[in-house]
Amino acid sequence: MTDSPTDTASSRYGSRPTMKDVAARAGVGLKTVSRVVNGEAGVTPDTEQRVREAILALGFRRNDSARILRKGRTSSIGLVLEDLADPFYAPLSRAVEEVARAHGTLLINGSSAEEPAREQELVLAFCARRVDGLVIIPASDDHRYLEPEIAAGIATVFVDRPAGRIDVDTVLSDSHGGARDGVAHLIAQGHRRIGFVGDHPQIHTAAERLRGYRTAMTEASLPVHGSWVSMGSTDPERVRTAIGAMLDGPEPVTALFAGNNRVTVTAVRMLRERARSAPVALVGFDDFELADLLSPGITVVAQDPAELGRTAAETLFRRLEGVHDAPKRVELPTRLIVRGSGEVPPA
Amino acid sequence: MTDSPTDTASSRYGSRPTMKDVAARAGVGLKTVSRVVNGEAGVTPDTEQRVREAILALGFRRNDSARILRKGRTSSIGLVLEDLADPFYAPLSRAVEEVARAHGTLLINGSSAEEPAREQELVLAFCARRVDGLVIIPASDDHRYLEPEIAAGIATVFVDRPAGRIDVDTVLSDSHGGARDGVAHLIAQGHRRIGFVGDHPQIHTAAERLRGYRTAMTEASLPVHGSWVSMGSTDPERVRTAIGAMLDGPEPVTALFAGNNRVTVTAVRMLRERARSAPVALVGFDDFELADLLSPGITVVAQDPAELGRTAAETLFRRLEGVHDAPKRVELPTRLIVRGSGEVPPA
DNA sequence: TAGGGTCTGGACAACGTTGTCAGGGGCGGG
DNA sequence: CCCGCCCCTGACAACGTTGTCCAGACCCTA
Repeated sequence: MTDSPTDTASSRYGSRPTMKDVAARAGVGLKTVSRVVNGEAGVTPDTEQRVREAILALGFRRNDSARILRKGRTSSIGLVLEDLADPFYAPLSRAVEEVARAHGTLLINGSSAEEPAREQELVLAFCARRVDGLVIIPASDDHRYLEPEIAAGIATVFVDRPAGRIDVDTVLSDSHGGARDGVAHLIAQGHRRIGFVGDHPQIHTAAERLRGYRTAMTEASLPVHGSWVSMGSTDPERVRTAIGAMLDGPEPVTALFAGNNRVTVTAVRMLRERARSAPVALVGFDDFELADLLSPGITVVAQDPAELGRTAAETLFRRLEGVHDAPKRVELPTRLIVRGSGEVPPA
Repeated sequence: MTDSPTDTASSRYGSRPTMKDVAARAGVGLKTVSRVVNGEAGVTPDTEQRVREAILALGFRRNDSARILRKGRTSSIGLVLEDLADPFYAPLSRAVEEVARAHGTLLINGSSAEEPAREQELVLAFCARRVDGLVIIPASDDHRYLEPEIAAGIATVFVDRPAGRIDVDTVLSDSHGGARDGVAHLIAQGHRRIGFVGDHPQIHTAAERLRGYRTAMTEASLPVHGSWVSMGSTDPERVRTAIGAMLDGPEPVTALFAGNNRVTVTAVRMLRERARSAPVALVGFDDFELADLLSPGITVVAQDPAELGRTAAETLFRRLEGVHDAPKRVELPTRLIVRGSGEVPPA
C-alpha cells in the first residue's frame, strides 16, 4: 500500500482533515470546498449539500493559520495592559473585547506587570502573530521599537497613558483636571493642609495627578509643604508610612488626596484604624466597587474605564477601516462623586 | 521595469519584509536567515552578524502565521469565561495567563456573556486558530460539539463548572461543601430560619450551593420553608424582591445565605437600607475586595479564583506535555472567613 | 598531499488555504 | 440547429516559513 486515499492526514492521530480530505470525500474539487466553507456564490445546492455532509462527517474545521497566511489579515487585535485582574483595567479590557467582537475580531491580551521589557516582549509577539492592531497601556516610556511595526501597517492606539517618543493615537482621562477638581473640592470644604499620595512619578497619570494637585493648591494660594507629597510604590506598607508621616508630621494635614484606587483603599484602612484621632477628609482618584457602602462613603474622582477602552478600540477600528489623518489625542472628562469622605470638615 | 529586485514585497506599502528579503540583503540563503532567527546552530558568527544587520535594517519580524502553519503548534491557548471584567474571573484569567507565559504561550480570551451560542462561537473560533489548548468556564450544558476538536488533539480543561455530556479534565471549587459550612455557621449562631438566594439553577455552582444549603439544614434537622429559597437572575431588582419576600413573609428569616458575590453585594445594600428593622445575619459565597471594611465585615465562604485558574492551566499543560491518563476531576476546598455579618444572633 | 570528517550554506518541498484563470456543459436566442 | 454566453467547477500558483537533503569548503591527520 503506497498512498491510498484513506492514508491521508485525516487518518493520523492528532491531525485534522483538510479541505483536500473533504474534497476527496465529497468527490469535488478543493476550491469548491473552499467556496462552501466561505459562503461564496456559485455552488449548486446539490454540490453544497454533499460538501457539507463531508465536512460534518470528518469534523473538518478550517485552519485559520493557513487562511491568515494567504489573506494577510488576521482579524485579531492585541491588548497589552498592566494587569488583567486589576479592577480598573478589567472593564477596559472587556470594552475592547466587545468592540472587537462587533467587528468580527478576536482579542489577544497580555499583562505587562508594569515591566517595560515584558511590555515590549508582548507587543512584539503580537506583531509576529500579525495582529491587525494594538491597544496598549504602556509600561515603558520609549516606544520607538514600534516604528517598523506601525510603518508596516499595524494600527496602534495608546490608552490611559501616552506613548513615548512616537506620535500615535492616544486616549486618556483628564488626570490633571480630575485631580485639580478633587483637591479643589477639599479646599472648598475649608481644608488648607492637604496631602497627596501617588504612584511612581514616572507613570504619566501619577505625574499629571500630582500636577493637578499643585494647580489646585496654587489657585487657592495655598502653600505645599514638602512633607505633604509622597510618590512611589502603591505597596500598602509604603503608603501607610507616607500617610503616617503626613498625619503626624510638623505640619499635619487635615485631608488626603489619594492618587489611585489602590492608594485610596489603603488610606481607608488606615484612617479607619486611627478613627479615634481627629477625622481626616479623603478624596480618591478612581471609583471602585462598594465605595458607596463604606461609612462614610468615599468621595472619588471617577474615570470611566469602559469608555476609555471603547473609545480606544473604536479609534483603532477607524484606522483599520482606512482613515489616515494625523494621530489624535482624546482626553475623557472625569467626574467628582460626592459620598461623604471628602466632606469631612477640617479638624 | 518588470520585476526588479527592489520591487519585492518589502517595498509595497503595508507589506513586511520576509526572510527572502533579508536573505537577499545579507547575501545569504533563505535557510540561513531562518537559522539565525531561530537561534539554530551551524552559522558562522560573521554570517550571523550580516543577517542580524539586515534584519535590523529592514525591520524584519518573523511571520508566525507561516511558522504555525509549518510547525503545527501555535503556542497559544484559549480561555473562554463568562465575563473578563467580573472580579471573580479576572484573577482566574490572570493566573492562567501567568502559567501560559511560563510555558512561552500566548493567551487568547473571550467572554461568553453566559450565552451558550457565544461560548460555542468563541470556542470554535479558537479551534480554527488551532490553539494548542482550551480552558473553558462553560455557559452551556452540552459540549459534544467539542468532541472532534478533542479527538484532533486540542487539550481541554473545564474550570469552575463541569462540562456537559463529555468527559474531560475539570477543576472545581467545593461549592456543596462550602455552602454547607456557611449555612452550618449560621445555624451554630442559633439561626433556625435561613434564606438562600442564588443564581439560575441550571448553573452548576448555583445548584451545588443550594444543595449544600439543604444539606446543612437537613443535618440540623431544620425544615426549609418554600419561600426561603430563591434562584434566578442576579439582577439587583430580582434579588431585592426575593430578599424582601423572605424578610417580610409569613415565616420571616433571621439570616441569609447569598449564593455568589453579586447577590451578596445586593443583600448588603438592602440590609443596610433596612437597618432600622431587626438585624439580619448574612454569609455570602465568594470573597470580595473590601468585604472586611464594611461594618460589619461580611462573613464569606471564600474560593481562590487564582488557584482555580492556576490549577486548570497546569493541568492543561501537563496534557500538552503528553500525559494521557483518564480525565481528572479536581475539587478545591473553600474557606470560611468570619468577619461579623454572619455572627449576628437571631432576632 | 590525499583522504576523511566536520561544518556551513542553499535548493527544494511542504504546511492548508485562497485568488486567478480557464474549461466544460447547459441554455437561450438567432 | 448552431453559436455564444453564463454558470459551475477544478487545476494551479502563491502566501512565508521550516525540515530535509545535498554540495562544497575547510581542516586535520596520515
